[in-house]
Amino acid sequence: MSRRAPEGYRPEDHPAFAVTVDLVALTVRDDELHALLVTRAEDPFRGRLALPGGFVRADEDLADAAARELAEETGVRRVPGHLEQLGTYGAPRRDPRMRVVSVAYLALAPELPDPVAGSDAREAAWVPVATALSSRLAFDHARILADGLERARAKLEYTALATAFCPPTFTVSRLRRVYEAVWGVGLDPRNFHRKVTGTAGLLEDTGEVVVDGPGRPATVYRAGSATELNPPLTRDRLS
Amino acid sequence: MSRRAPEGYRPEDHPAFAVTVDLVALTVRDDELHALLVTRAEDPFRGRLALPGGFVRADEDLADAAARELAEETGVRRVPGHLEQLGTYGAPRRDPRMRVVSVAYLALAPELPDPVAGSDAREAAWVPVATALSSRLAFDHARILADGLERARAKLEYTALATAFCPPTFTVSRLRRVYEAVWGVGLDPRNFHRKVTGTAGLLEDTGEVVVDGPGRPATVYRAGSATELNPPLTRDRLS
DNA sequence: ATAATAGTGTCTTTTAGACAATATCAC
DNA sequence: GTGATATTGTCTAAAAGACACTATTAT
Repeated sequence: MSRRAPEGYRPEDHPAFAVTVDLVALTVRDDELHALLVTRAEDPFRGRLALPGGFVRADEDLADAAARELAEETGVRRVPGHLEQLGTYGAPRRDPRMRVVSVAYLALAPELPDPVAGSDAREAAWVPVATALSSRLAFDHARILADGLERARAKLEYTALATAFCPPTFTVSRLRRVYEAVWGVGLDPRNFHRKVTGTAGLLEDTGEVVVDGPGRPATVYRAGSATELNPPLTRDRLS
Repeated sequence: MSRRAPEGYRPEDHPAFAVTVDLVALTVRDDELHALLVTRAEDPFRGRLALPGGFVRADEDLADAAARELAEETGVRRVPGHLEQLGTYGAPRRDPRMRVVSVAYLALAPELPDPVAGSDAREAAWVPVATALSSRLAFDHARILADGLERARAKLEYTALATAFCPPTFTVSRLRRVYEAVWGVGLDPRNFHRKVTGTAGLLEDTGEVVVDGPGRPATVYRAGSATELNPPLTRDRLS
């Protein structure tokens, strides 16, 4: 095995790769989980839905590239919410034209305005995840999307990440609807309320209340400092 | 912003990167968690400890490259245990010589023989993690190692991965010592026993018992089909 | 016998989940 | 008023953790 030069970095030891970032950007609209997808304008997979993404620039950090793409595709200069690395996909022929390694990022954002076509966010749109999953996405993006969904669903169990789907202030029922949309289940409003208000550091009372339709006015909270949920909020024993 | 060619793949749109895999390979020896480290023979960081790794070949999948490196560095043709992607590290100047994106993998293995110097596994050695963490590792490998350790510790809570540190058959106390070594805590042998034997699918009784020193002979198990631990085995409320 | 490890039983506390009951709004 | 949502309280069952106790070995 002559694979390894003694750290000499001879060109033949490091074939050139293109590196891209792809985004699994999720939001909750109308109590339904949506993913940001673009329609490809060029071959391969012309006309097919795909995850937004693009090449990493020569002097750009990976997370910066992901944040830049997210801003470009949503049309929002600085997207609020949460951004984390999801995984890297580098099968030799995942892109038919060249060797491309894609670093996928998971973004969780509160409801954003629809991307405006014609701006830099060209063909991007928020698509219900049920629709996205049943579309035949380009490349290996179906797998990436599925991995991102599972990551998001799992992390809601043991972290405070659900607040990343909410605006700066929100009610308990808003937060509950996030959980219900992401997990696709119904949760008992009473037990949910007791759980989240009883978790130290998760919610900060703003002192305000808000009325929205019939029913008792709801207390308005902002996200607290807690990042972990301990004990977690489990989804396993559900239906 | 002219960053995006319309999917034309013009060379100027995709700067060339080198792609490597780095390994956080962990094992338990003498009831202590160890990581596999190599001593760098060349600049930069000559003489410094580093994670084992190397370039991904032009036609090689990322996970295959990680498995190949692991086999080469341990001197074991097919390393048993568990291998999963950990994360990708691609800060622009993490390698002073060129733009290198490294896909880190986490490997959990049962106790392996010491790598033999002179073979393809040149300078590799199993180092106690306490030592590894207090060494000044090359590149950003301290961060990668810390991330790998945290991943391993977290996953023992809610998966059956601890069995990846064990030989094909093992006793409950062996499994417990894995947990104790990885988490660096002491666990109550009685509660641990009840927990793991009471988790369906985690352990399969081989019907054998083994005596090892004084004390009642221990039942010998093999890993069962369960991959998740539900409910989990938590480490949070410990000291 | 003594020490050591394996394994079982029991008790207390915490928490999840079911669900009754109350509070406050729109209509 | 009725119906809807918010919030609190109560009960039961599951599980964690503490720890007494039994079983079986080496010495």
